[in-house]
Amino acid sequence: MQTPKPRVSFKEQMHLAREEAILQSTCRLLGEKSFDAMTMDDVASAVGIAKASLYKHFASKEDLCRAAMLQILERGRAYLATLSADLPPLDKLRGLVRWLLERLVTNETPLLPSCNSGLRTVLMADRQYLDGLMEVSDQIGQWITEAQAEGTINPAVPPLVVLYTLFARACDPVVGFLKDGGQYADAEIVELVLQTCFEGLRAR
Amino acid sequence: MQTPKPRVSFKEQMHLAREEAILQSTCRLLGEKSFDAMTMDDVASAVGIAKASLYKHFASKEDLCRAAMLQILERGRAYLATLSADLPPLDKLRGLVRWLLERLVTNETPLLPSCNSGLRTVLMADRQYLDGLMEVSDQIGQWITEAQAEGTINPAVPPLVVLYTLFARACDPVVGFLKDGGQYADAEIVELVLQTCFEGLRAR
DNA sequence: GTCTATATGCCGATAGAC
DNA sequence: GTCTATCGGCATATAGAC
Repeated sequence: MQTPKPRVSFKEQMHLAREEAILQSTCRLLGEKSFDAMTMDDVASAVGIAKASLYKHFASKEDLCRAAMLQILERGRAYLATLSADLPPLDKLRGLVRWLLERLVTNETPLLPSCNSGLRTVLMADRQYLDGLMEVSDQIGQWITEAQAEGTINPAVPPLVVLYTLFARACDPVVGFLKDGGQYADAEIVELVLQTCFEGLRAR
Repeated sequence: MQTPKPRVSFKEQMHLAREEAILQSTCRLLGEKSFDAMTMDDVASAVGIAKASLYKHFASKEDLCRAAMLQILERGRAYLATLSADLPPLDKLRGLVRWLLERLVTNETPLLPSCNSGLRTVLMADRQYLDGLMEVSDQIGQWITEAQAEGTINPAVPPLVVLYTLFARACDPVVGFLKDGGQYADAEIVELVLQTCFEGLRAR
């Protein structure tokens, strides 16, 4: 007998595609405005569906944004996995920061929301998000330790401070300032911020 | 004949003291949450007066926050003026960043609101704020140029990028991360961030 | 599942007594 | 100028037809 699977699968695929579109719009909007300022109407009209339909996919605004942030986190993990193992640890860290900055410069949701956003409270109460963030942090922390052992990252800076400093590039306002200035292309902005992050402002 | 001045002055002094208290509470609250998330009820209850009374002092929420930001800006200018003229330009820049970080670590309103805050739109439309910010920027820009001529600041980094990088410390999330960690005292946090800002992460 | 229409609650701002 | 009480609007979330 014929299996009904294809038909169901098609419906599910449509469902997932719709959800994917919703998440993508949410990511873009969260990059443009804060969690508090973004409304469900914004998302609905961006996707092109009625607001009520959103609630068939996500139970609440917090739920939607949590899902969006989890997706970003997953992409971050996937990116880290692509960094080849024999790359020097310093280059892996540079790659991470470049990825963060490229998200930021294209107005996609940053990996971390700005600190005093209402979204931060939500995420810090979400076990799945925290677990994922912890795993990523462990991976990066290992690279930091290796880089410090090699002497490529300053060993005088505590590893935790290095980690936070890297993560903070995910919502670095310098990117927005430079973008508004219109003087630099996106790629240049990324390189400039990357440079000041690792090399500092003081002459060497 | 007796002048009525003292009595009037006393009332005015009370009025100003009240306004000062309102502005101070606003500054603290704006440091803790975003402009969008802060409510006039928050401010009122923090000051200990009724919400309606706020509107006798400030015409709107935007007005109140604009006044708060102008006050901060003025304090920043006053601080810059205290930096003795014969200090090396690099030390003046360090002093500026230290001042910004000290504000941040004590949860006072940062000099600059985080980029995607609704407050940013308000401020960027305010001539007085923009003029003040411009004047401060010119002063700092001069120091940057001097420091680059001396060779203490990396001349390869465009002055504008240096300026933005310094300003961005006003809302650096690393401070909040480290504060939440509870592992470092406020003064240590300031020094750590100051160090990574000027010296970078890479070993020298 | 998608829509229109609506319930519910919060927040900025105001009215009006004192 | 301070208060209590309230308006008006907007945003989250839901009801109910299709």
